Amino acid sequence: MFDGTQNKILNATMSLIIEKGYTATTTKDIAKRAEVNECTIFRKFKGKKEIIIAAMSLPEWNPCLREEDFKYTGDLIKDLCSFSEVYLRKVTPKMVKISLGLRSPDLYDLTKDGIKEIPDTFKRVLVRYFKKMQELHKLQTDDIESLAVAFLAMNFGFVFFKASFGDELTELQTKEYIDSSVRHFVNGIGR
Amino acid sequence: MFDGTQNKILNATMSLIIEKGYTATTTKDIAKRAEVNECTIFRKFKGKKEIIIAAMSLPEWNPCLREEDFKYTGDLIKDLCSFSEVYLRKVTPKMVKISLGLRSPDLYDLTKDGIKEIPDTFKRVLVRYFKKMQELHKLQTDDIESLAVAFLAMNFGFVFFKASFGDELTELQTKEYIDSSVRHFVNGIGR
DNA sequence: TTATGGTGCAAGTAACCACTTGCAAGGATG
DNA sequence: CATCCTTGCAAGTGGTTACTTGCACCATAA
Repeated sequence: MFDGTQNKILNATMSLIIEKGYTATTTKDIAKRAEVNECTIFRKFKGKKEIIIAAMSLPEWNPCLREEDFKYTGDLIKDLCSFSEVYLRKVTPKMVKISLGLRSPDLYDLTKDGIKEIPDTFKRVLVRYFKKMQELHKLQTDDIESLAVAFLAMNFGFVFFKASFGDELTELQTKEYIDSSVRHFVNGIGR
Repeated sequence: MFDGTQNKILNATMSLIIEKGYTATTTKDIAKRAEVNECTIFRKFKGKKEIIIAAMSLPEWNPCLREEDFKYTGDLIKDLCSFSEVYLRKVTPKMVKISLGLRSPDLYDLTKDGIKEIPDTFKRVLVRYFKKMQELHKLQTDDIESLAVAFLAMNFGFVFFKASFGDELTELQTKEYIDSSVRHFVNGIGR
């Protein structure tokens, strides 16, 4: 799909966007990091924006969540842990940084739908799952919308914090966080 | 502190940063929106960066959470609802958009500490509160770090989604979300 | 060998950036 | 009235941006 030179350019571009954002990343920066002459960039891609479009077509830079990836058994804790694992395996701090770095007026139309689709998909999965669990009388609430949004926020918030502050806000690692947040989510915290 | 012209410039700058981010906001944009000549900006402020510094000194553009703002009674649900209300009254979608728009390499040193202090403060409040509740045997868990991070993420995630997608991801409004997310957080969802 | 395609290099484009300057108009203050 | 002070206006600064072009080099393949 892309040759060696193109891949060097793609990788250089995305790693710079993670660090500085799209607008602040110049084609000179990209050329330097890709160890390529600047004019080569424009021989390989129509323009700066085209590099982003090309990169977004690769799964490496575009975490596409699919509903089929989320499987469940009927055990609330087990299922929600598994959901979180799938979500957090795709929505990594790196991906969050990219989606933040891509926030630019002239990329908005290009990226908006793709970015929104990720929480949309996860929420859809959660709503469907909670409805099913409710039918099986495994839930003590009928406010499924809130449940889904809260669980989604709990997961996204964690990865956002990791992306923004590394381990400075909390040293909890993904696996421990999933286990305990899901356990608390299901069992509650009060006695 | 600032005269009329300076305030017009400050408001124009921050509203543009909400929309386009710092790097993509030009002084020409600012002048136009502030209905001021571009050179007036540089008569009133040393440079573009100084405008941000000035704005950040105003509470209107810089949500400073204080630990004293968080009061509690000992009733888990009531207290956590009140915590969320305080947090979400300061950390609005507008504020989130600003902190995202301020992510720029040449502003990093300037903004990083201020931005990180908000989740830091809220987490500190939560940890202290949960420890107290644990001493009173009102918690069924001793994993306070996870609890605090999860509750923080649940709140931040919500306002981030509102900032990014408006009502498109969920039509839940802040008040309803607080009530039900806190209730579920305390009581759990499984039966 | 010859031809071809990819690349580096140097130079240059027009547009845009933050920022500056000199001057004149106007409003408030003495 | 005389004096500031603020602002608009027009023009311009040097630097940077995305993007271009012409030429030489070189490895590969016919």
